[in-house]
Amino acid sequence: MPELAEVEFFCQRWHRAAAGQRIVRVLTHDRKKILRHLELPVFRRALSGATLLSSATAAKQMLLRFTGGAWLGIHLGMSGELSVAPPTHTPRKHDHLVLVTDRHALVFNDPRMFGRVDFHLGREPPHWWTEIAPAISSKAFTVAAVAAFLQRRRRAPIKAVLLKQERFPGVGNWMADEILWRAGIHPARPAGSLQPREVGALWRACRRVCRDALDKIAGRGRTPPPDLNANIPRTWLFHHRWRRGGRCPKTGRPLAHDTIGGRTTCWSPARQKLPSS
DNA sequence: AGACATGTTGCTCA
DNA sequence: ATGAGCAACATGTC
Repeated sequence: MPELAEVEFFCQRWHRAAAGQRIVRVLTHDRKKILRHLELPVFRRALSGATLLSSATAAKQMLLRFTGGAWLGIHLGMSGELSVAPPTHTPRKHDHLVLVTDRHALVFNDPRMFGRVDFHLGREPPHWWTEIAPAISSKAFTVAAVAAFLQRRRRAPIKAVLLKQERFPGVGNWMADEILWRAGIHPARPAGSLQPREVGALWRACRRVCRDALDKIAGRGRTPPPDLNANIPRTWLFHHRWRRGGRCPKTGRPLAHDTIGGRTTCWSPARQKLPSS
């Protein structure tokens, strides 16, 4: 599930519950995969008794800062979720990490185990965090930067290029399709074939989809929706993309599906055309 | 039963 | 050296 806005949603969920609280217990489960980057004894010692100071997201990553210079990184992978349970919570099958405070248990659950937990000790945040590309909502995300990136990746389908975290941090499969759909660009178009006005449309669609997704899904600090996607409007491609026989909410025409850039892709042929066809 | 899944990485090949 | 494409990862669901 988790792309940009869903990651923000989960991050806020943990933070709202436990900011300023002390971790009294650290429960870990799987150690082979999700916790593979951790020195478990060091990790436990640093987090036990530490207080959660701040939480942030960038791209699909999360970074939580604790007292004592302890930094906890979380990537939700394909199926990861963060939830809040009573402090008596007994870890279920795929609860890989549970942080217990006096009032809550912070639970990281991930059945497919593509997620990851990172840990860093020090005054400064870890390198992998500071090296994340500037957010799509930032001033550094310019049309010129997008144009240059598309030129470098000119032979790849634009769909595949949108999934590159080094330029489109936080964009995942459904957001990439949503962006292309808004911009009216066929996902199989070679990135280098986009005309300047199309690059502009793509840039605007990136900003708009990210901003609106954060607003609808994460609530931007307001009371968050109980159900992740409950507030995504029916006018988005999102709600129609998976259903067989789904129709474009803009044109009412049938949607198309294919594998592009190695990923299942959905588009509206009525408004996203290939020049040759 | 088999296909498929909202992500990333590491490999091969050009 | 750089970029494109694909298998692999582990498990659950339709």
